[in-house]
Amino acid sequence: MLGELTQEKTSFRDVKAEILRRITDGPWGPGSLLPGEVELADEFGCSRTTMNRALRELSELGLIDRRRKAGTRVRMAPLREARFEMPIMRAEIEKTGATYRYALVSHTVLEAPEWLRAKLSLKPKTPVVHLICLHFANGVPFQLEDRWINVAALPEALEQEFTNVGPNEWLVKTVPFSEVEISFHAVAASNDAVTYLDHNLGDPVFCIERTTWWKGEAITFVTLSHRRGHRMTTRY
Amino acid sequence: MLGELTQEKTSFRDVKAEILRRITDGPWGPGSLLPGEVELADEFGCSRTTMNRALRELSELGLIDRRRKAGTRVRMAPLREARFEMPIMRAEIEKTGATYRYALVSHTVLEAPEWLRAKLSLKPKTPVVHLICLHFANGVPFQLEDRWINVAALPEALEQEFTNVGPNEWLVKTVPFSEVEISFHAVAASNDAVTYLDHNLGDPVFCIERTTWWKGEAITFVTLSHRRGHRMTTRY
DNA sequence: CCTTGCATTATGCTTACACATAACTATACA
DNA sequence: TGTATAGTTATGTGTAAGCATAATGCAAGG
Repeated sequence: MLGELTQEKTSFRDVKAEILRRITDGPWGPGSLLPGEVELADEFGCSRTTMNRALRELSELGLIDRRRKAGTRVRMAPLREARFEMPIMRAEIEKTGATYRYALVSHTVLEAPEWLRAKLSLKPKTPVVHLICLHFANGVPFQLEDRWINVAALPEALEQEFTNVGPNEWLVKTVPFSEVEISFHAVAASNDAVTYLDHNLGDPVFCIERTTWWKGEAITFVTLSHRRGHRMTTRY
Repeated sequence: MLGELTQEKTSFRDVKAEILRRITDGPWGPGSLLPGEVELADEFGCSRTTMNRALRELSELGLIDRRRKAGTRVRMAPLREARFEMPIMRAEIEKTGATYRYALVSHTVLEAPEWLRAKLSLKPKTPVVHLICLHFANGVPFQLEDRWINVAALPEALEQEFTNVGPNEWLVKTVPFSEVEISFHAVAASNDAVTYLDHNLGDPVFCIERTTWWKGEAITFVTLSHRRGHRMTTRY
């Protein structure tokens, strides 16, 4: 008697999974038109709301295309996107079981050079903090961080030492909700990379550049250079 | 905000936007505990369902953290992820207004070399198709594609010419729902890169490697090398 | 002091229903 | 023949209600 009460309802997860199955190796190949929500809900023995959620999430995944009146179609070329969590170095390194160490290499305050002014739309003579830091994994230098912070937008940066806490962690705490442009590319090892990352001059280095704005104002620009052979990987 | 005379109902979008505002420049800083769904729904004049959807989507965005009983908290370090649409070269290039051209450089069928067998878990003597192709933007070589296709898993590949249609487009049509591992790194220009991409030997080259499985079986492995100075960029 | 377990509570999910809106279709009218 | 318009239909989004489930804290019992 009581056992009957724990009767499971059809969850949107189950529905989603089954529809996904029918799309990937079942009868609903690319381009095909799915039955309407009502019909499907009926077939699966769930409410339209539940079916709607399942389909909505599949649509967010980029597998199906939904249009009013037109109905729900399986995408011809499911546009799946790769996602990368923007790593905080400490977390990234400690996740692998390695021990993390941070070191500040240099710390200067100066007027923004021209290229930086152009990049961040800074006024002439804007003071900036320039930092060079190293991130170690198990004692081996792993990432070289070359960072510029716009003091006009973030005067607190002047009071920071950055000797124990890296600028990244400090910035994430201080300006948590920023807008970001990120770009990946390969460059020849600079002098700094040679000195600190055990490269030879001209070696290919995997670089990440990140510019950060807050309320329309540029906060910081950083170049992250990686140790030889570094890869950035994800699955989906 | 609420004073709309037209009987509009409060949409989950509005709710979401306002909550986001309160998080980013309002009173709900990182770490703070939000009121419960019921209370919020009451304040915003919407149903709990609507509030739930708004909060759920913010949680999917990585801005808040929700736990039963514990309540809803603003994340200390909002873990936002960068997203890259995995480009189909033709679309990517034509999007910029440039004209796209594809060329097949070489096409061979052979037994999988040892390193490939290891990478894709292939049996000894598995035949593979090896292709080298070029993608041009406005007549300039833009991307060099070095692709291996597992014939055991995809015998149709043997019948394809790949002279007009690139392997990527063909594969997307043929095996649309695959599992993918993708990785970015920098390497020194290989002979092929020198020959086809106008590099000098040893130049840093931005590389994408992609391995694709379908139903647990490796389908294809591809290395994409890019022209000098290429960047992969996204905003979020 | 430490466990065990119950009550509480906030989120998670489902149902049933209703109306909104976009887009396709058919029909009417100039 | 071409265009305007109304009807139809599938998805989009909202409300109210209820049970499910996880996490927390308090209390009883050893």
